[in-house]
Amino acid sequence: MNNLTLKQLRYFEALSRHGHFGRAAEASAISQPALSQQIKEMEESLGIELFERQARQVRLSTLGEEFAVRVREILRAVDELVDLARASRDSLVGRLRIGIIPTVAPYLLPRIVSELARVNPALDIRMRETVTPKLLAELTEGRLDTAILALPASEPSLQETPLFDEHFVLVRPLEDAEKPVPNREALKEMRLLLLEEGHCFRDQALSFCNMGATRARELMDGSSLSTLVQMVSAGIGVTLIPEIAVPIETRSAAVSISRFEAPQPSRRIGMVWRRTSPIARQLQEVAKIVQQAASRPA
Amino acid sequence: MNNLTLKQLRYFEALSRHGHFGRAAEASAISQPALSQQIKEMEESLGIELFERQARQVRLSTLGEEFAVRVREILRAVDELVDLARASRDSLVGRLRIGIIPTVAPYLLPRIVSELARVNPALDIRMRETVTPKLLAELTEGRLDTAILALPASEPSLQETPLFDEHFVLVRPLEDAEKPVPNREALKEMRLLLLEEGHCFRDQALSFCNMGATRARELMDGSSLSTLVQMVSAGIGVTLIPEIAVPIETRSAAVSISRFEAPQPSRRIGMVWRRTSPIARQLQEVAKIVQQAASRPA
DNA sequence: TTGGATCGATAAGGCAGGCTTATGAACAAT
DNA sequence: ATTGTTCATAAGCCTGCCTTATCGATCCAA
Repeated sequence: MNNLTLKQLRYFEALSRHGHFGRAAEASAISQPALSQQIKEMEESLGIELFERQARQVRLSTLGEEFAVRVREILRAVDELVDLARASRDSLVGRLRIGIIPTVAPYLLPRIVSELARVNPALDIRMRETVTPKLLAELTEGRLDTAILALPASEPSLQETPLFDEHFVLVRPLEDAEKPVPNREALKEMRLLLLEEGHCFRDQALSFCNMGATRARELMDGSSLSTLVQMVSAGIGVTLIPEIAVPIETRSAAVSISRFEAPQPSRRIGMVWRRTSPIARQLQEVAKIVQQAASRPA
Repeated sequence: MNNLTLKQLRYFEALSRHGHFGRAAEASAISQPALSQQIKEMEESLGIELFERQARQVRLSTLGEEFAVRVREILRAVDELVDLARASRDSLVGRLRIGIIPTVAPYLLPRIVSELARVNPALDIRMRETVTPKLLAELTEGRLDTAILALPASEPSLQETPLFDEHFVLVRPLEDAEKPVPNREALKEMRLLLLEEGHCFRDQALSFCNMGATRARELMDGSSLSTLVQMVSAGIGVTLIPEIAVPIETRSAAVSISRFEAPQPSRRIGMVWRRTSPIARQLQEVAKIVQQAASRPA
């Protein structure tokens, strides 16, 4: 009446290998009657005879041999399952889906990927670059494991861990290099180039300048920091970029980089994940690795 | 502490499919707490989190997804095992290893094989032709499922079922056709050609003639009935062959066939198998089929 | 904000299934 | 015939699984 159990399959396998109830029971760390009982139970529930009991010999029946092959295969698969679990408990394995905002991605992403791959070669890293609202949505929907963005995310269901703080710097045409660095008020009078709507960095920059969303319409929008910097070098206006972008973005553009007077504008970049994530502990480790990757020179 | 159970894998699969403890429990025909408990037990014994419990949602973790794939595969294999058992209970399937003595094989074997294949196309029939002692040894050792030989086998561990009785007929050179049929005594004076040692038919023939093993040495030995008949047709002597061999053996040899006076010599051909054989019932069916095949004209 | 509904976790108790030891039965070997 | 081996059976105990009842958290609607 009872269904098959893994226990029965294990006992069956032991008996098929030993051909002897006593020894198979010993190998299975149970008493001989317990094994007899389970084998009998198994045969009855299947309605077939798996073994031929003879005077001095217990032998697999023809059907039993066919069974043995399949049972061994099943037990192997089950053991693999347990192995997989044990391996996963300790280190992060499998797929890791990381989301990252565009104003950080080009500068941090290569370092993250190479560092994670170095620490854990078995890891299947998948990156997704998009704006914060989409990252948060995909995170809560379970389509991402973690995201790197500007804190705070202000989502109670998400765990936040800061990675680093970074200042914003002013990007001006090269001929303005010697001009004094404008303060917030002076900045309002300049032609400020910003990222298109949706990017958190746009909002952060606007907030620094005390400019509202309405005023922003009059500004030029760019879809990436690279574009903005190129526009600056073409003399179209000025822009703000995060520190981390400086080395790469100034490489191919003739622009002047200036720091603001204190208090410098800045933002905090961090990593977030669902509090319910089963790999929360491993993600904490990942955060540490990302932090190191970010602090190292590009 | 407890190991994985198939039950847990089934519950896991149900929960992964429904994403809802209540419905998964219902589908598994148990109460919701029972399912909760087993899932919890499974996660704890594996030391990993398979599901993410959120407010209104139960979702597989990344690792859980990997598990789900493997678990489904395992459950499929287990179900196949049960299906295999059910299929085997009713009809004979798989491999059937039949042994048969050489003095019957050439005449009966083709009919047996074709009839068995007709009745049960899925059957993998393997024939082995050798002398009785070897057949009995292989049978008791489990290398054969059944054997067709002259009864009685006189092995208490074997089940015997008679197939048919057959007379022995005298084979003489064509020129002796008109001569009277010799009785046992007269046969002793003739040059009797017999099969080599080991064949039961040799012993049966000798026993009919009341000749001992010592006397037999002086006779010519042949390794097959065909050889014996050919030797008879060459005028070397006379021989006995079973009825069943007559149609085939006289087809290409110029010999005379004569029946003895009553009591005619005869033997009983039957089928034997281990009493402990798990396919005893099916073998009884096979015996019936073989019987029909034997009674039908060649 | 609050009451109700939903849903999973927890608690407590009962039953059964599986394990143990002890013993029986069949058979082989001496 | 007797003894040893080996598997089956019996009896009893205990663990583990399932049940119902209930809690706690969250979401939703009023």
